[in-house]
Amino acid sequence: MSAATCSEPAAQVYLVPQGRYSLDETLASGQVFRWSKHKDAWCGVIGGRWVSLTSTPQGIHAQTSVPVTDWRWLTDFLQTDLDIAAMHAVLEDDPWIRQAMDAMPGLRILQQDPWECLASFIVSSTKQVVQIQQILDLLCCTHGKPVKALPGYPPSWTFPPIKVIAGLSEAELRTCKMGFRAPYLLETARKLLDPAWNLDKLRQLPLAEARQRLTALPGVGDKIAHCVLLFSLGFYESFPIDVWIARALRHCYFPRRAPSMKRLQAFAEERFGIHAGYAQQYLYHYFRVKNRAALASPADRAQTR
DNA sequence: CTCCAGGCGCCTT
DNA sequence: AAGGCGCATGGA
Repeated sequence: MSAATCSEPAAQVYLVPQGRYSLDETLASGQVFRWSKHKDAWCGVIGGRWVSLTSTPQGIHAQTSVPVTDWRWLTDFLQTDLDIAAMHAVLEDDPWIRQAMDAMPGLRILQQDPWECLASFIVSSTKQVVQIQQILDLLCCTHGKPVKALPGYPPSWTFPPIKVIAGLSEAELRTCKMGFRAPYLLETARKLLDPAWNLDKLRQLPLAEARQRLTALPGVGDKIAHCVLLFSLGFYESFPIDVWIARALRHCYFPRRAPSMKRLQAFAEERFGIHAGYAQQYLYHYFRVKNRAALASPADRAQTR
C-alpha cells in the first residue's frame, strides 16, 4: 500500500454542477478571501468544516477531514444546483457581458455566510485583495478556532463569530492590521448582538429595504451592502459598484461622460434587471483580471478620482 | 521617496 | 445633492 493511506479523506463526494462551473474563476474572483489553492485543490472552511475541492472529469471532487453524510452545506455554498441557462440567455444579448462570459464561462456566484461576508467587506475598503486576505487570515488564526485539515494541507481556522468579535477591544482588532476599519467592524458586531438584528432575515425583505438596514451599520455603505446582499443573501439583482465597475461601466456604456454613482446604479439595475449581480461579476472579473489595460486610460480612471 | 488600494463618514458648498 | 478629505497599512 502507498503512504497515501494516512491522508485519505473522512468523506468525499463528486458534485456535478448544473451548467459550466470553474473553481478557479469562482474562488479567485474577489467574492471570497479565505480560499487558497494547493496543488490542484482549493481549500477552505465552510460552516466550521474544512473542505478541499478539485476539478475532475467526473465533476467537482470534494474531500473533508471529518465524516459527512449530508452535503447540502457544500452545494448551498457553491450553488452547484442553480440553473444558469436562463441568466446566460438574457445577459448574452449585451455584447460586453457576452464578451466577459465567453472569457470566463465558469464564473459563478457563491452563497457564503452573511456574517463572514459582511465582516470581510467591511475590512476590504481601500485595500487590495492580497491585503484583505492577510487581514482576514490574521483575524481568523488569532480569534477563530482551529479546524482539522487533511494531512499535508496548511492549518485552517473558523471565521470568528459575531459574539467573539463583539467581545474584543478596538486595540485587539487593530493588531490584525485593519487600521481605521477596526472600530467599524467592532461596532457592527456589537449592533448585530441585538436579538432584533438577524442577517438571514434580510432575505425576506425587498432589495431596497434590506440595503437600507445594512447601510445603517457603521462602516457599511452602498457598495458593501450590495456585496453582502449578492454574495450571501441571494439577491441576484444586486449590483455592487466599486472603482473597477465604475470604470468598466463608463468605458462600455458612457465613454463620453461620467455619470454619478447613483445614475450608474440605476442604469445597471435597469439594464440587467434580475440578473444584475451576475452581470456585475462578469464585468468586474473580466476587466480587473483579464483586461485591466482597457481601463488604464486617464479618461476611464478620471471618474473615480 | 510617492502613490494608491473592491470605501465610508463627515464636513463643506 | 454633490464634491473634498482623512482615515491605517503596506505593496508597487
